[in-house]
Amino acid sequence: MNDHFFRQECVLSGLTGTLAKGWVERMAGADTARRRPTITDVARLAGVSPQTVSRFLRFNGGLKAATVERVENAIRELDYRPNLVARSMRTRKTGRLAILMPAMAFNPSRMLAGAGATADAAGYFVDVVSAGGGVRARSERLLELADSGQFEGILSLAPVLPSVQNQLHQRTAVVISADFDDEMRGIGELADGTPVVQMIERLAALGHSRFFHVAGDAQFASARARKQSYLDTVERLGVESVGVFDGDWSGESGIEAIRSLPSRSRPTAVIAANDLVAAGVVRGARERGWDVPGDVSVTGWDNVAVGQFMTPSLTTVDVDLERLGSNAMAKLIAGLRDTEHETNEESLFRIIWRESTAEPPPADRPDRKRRPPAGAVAGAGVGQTG
Amino acid sequence: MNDHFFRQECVLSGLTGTLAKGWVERMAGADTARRRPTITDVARLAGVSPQTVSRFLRFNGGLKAATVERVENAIRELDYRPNLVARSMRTRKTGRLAILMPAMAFNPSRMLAGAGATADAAGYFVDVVSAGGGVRARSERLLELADSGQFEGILSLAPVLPSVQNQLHQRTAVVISADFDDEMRGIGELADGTPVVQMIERLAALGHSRFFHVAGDAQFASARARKQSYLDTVERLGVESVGVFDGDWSGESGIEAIRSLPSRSRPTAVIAANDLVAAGVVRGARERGWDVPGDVSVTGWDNVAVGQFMTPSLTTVDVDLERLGSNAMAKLIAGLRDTEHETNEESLFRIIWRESTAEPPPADRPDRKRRPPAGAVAGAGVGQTG
DNA sequence: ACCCACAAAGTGAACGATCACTTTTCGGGT
DNA sequence: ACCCGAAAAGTGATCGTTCACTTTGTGGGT
Repeated sequence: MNDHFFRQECVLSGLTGTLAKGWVERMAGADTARRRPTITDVARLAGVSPQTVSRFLRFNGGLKAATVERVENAIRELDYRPNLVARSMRTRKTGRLAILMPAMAFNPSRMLAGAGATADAAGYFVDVVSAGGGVRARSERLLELADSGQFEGILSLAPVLPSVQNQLHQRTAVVISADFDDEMRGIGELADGTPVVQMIERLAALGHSRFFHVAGDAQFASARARKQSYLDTVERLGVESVGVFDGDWSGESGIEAIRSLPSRSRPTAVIAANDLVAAGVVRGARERGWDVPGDVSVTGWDNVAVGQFMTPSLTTVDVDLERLGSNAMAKLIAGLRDTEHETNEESLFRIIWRESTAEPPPADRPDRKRRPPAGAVAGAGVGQTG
Repeated sequence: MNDHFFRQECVLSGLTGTLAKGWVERMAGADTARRRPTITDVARLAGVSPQTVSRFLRFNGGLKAATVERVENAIRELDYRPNLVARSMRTRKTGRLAILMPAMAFNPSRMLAGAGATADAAGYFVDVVSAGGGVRARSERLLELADSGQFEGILSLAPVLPSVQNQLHQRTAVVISADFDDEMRGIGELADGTPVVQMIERLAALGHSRFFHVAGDAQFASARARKQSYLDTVERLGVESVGVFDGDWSGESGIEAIRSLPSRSRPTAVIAANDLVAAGVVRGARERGWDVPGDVSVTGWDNVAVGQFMTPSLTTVDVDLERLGSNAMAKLIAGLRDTEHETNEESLFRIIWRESTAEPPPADRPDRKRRPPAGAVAGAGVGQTG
C-alpha cells in the first residue's frame, strides 16, 4: 500500500518478443545473477544517505523536491525494489496473513476469493496454508505459523484447541471461523439453518404434510444445523416427518435415502443436505417411479451451477460464500488494526425456488381446505428467485 | 523440512478449556506481550553459543549428546521457535513459492490443491496471489513478486509478457502454466483436445453421422483446442457437422445453441464444451421435444459431481486437475533445485461414458450396414468408465 | 549581525539469524 | 609427556532496512 506511488512510477519497458510454448525458464543466469541493488546503492547513486531513500519510500515527507527527483532517478536507473524480507525484519510487520484450512479437500475457492480480495484491498498478502490431521496437529501448525514471525494475522477456517490462546507470544491476531468444533457444536455463520426453516414453512403452506430429510456428514456443523432446523420446524408446524437419513453429502447417499423408505411412507417433500444429495434423491425417486415434483418436491443447497439446467431444475439455497470469506477476513483485519468491524447483518442466504418444488399431489393434500394454486413456486422457468 | 525433527519435539501442553463461540481474539495482551525468545536467549540458557543452537536447528551435526540435550531443554523451556523472517534474510532463502492467478474468478481449487500439496511436500509455503487486470499488469506484478525477495519461485497460471524474462535480477525460478497466451495460441496441458477426438470416434463408430459442437469462450485455449479438435476430427472421419456454436461456457449458451438450430438439421450427437453447457444442451433438446439420448447424444467435460445423478447421467471427461497443478508445481521445484523433472506421461484425461450417449435413432443410422448394439455406451447404470 | 526555531538530511544501532572463520577440547599414537 | 588432527564450540561480520537520535542547513525576526 505504501509502495503504491512507487509502483506506478516504475513502468515496464520493452514489450516485444514472443512467448515460447509451455516454457519453464530458470531465469537469471550467470550474467544476470548480479546482486539486487540495495537501498545503499540507491543512496550512493543519488548522493544522499540511505535513510533519505527510506524516507522517500515510506513517504515520511519532508524531502526537498530536488532530493526527491534525485532519488527517483536513482531508483529508476537501478530498477531498485525494496527487499521486503529485510523490511519485515526491521519493522516487525510482514503484511502477510495466513488462511489456515482444514484440508484442500472440499471446495473453498469462493470463500477464499472473498477473503483474499478483502485482504488484498487492505494491503496484505495472503498465504493459504492447509493443515491436514486433527485439531491437535492443526493447533500446532497455527502456533508455528504465528510464531514464525511471518504472519501478522491468521484466519483459521478450522477449529483449533482453546489452549492455543495462551500459547501465543507474538502479537498475532487470530480469527477462527470454523465450520465445526471439537464438541461437535455448531460455530459460525455457515451453520445457520434458517433457510431450512423457511423452506419447510413455504412447503407446508403449499400443502405439504409429509417431510423427509437427507442429512449431510454429521461431522460438519452445517449438516447438524440443517438437521436440527428440520427437526425443530417439523415439530413446531406439527407436520409429519417420515424420518431423517444420515448421509454424507454424496449423491449416492441421496439415492440410498430414497431406497431406504418403506413403500407406503412416501414423503411429499424431501429436504436434501445439498444439491448433490438432492440430485441423488431425484434419481432415487425416479427409480421408484415417483415424479418430481408431481409426487415429491425436492430441495437442495449450494446453488450448484448445473442445478438450474437439470430436469426438473433444482430448488436450492444460494450461499454468499464470497461475503462469508470476506467477512471473516474483515474481522481479522479489524482486530489487527484495533478498529471496529462493522457487521453486515444482511443474510448470506437466498432461497431459489425452481421446478423441483411444487404443490403436493392431490391425494396427499390436507382435507381441511382447498389451497390456491402455488404462485411462484409452481411457476415454471429456469431460476425463479424468492 | 529442516525443522521437522524440531517440530516433533515441541509438543503442545495444556489441552483443556472450552472454545468460545465465534470468537475473535486479540491474542497476546499486555502480560504476554513479552518479546519472543531469540536464539541468543536459548544459547544463554543452555550455556552455549548462538551458533551451536543454530547448528542444532539446522542439523549440521557434530554436537555432543550432552549439548544436544541442554539445547533441547532450553528450547522447550522457552518455547522457542526460530524467526523465519530473520532466517530468510540471512540465508536468502524464503521457502516460499507464489502461485499467480489470473483472477480468483473461475474455480481453480483442485488445481491449487495439487500444486499446494506438492509444494508442501517439498517444504515450501505457498502464497496464492491473484492479479487482476491484463497481461501487462500481471507481468508487473510478477516482477514485483520476484524482486521482493519473498519468493524463491513463482508459478504463474496465467501468461505474462516475454520481456519479463530479461527483467528479473534475482535468482527466481518462474514457471508459466497458462491456459492461454496473448496471441490466443494454446499453451499447456489443459488445452489438450484429444478426448474430443476419442469421443467423436467412438460416437461415429456407434453410427452417429451428424455432429454439433457448442464451444466455450474462445479466449480460453482449452475452448479453442476442443473446437479445433472437433473440426479436425469431423473432417477426417468424413461425418457431417451441422455447425459450431460459439458459446461462453454457460448453461444458457447450451440452450441457445440448440434453439439456434434449424428444425431439419437435428444433430445426432452434440459435443458440449463442458458439463454446464451440456446440461443446457439437454434442457434445450427437451424444449424442442428431442429425447436424450434417444434422439440426440450429448457429451460434457469436467465431470461435475452432479452430472452422475442427472437424468440422463452425463457422459463427460474427467480431468485430473490435482495432477495438473501438481505437475506444474513439480516443474517449478525441479527448476529451483536444478534437478530433472521426470515427466509423468500418463494421460490427464479419462472419458466417462454415461447415459447421455447412446446409439443414434434408427432413422439416422447409416444405411450401409447394421451395427451391433452398443455395449458399454448404451449400458445403463450410474458411472460407466471407459 | 545574531540567535532561534524548524526543516532536511545524516549516523549508528538494531532486528534475529547464519556464514566463514578461528579457537578450544579431547582422544590416541609414538 | 608430547604432538597431531579431528571434533566441538565460539567469534565477528553480515543480510537490507528502519528506528531513534544527532547534525547540518535555512530563513526570519529583532
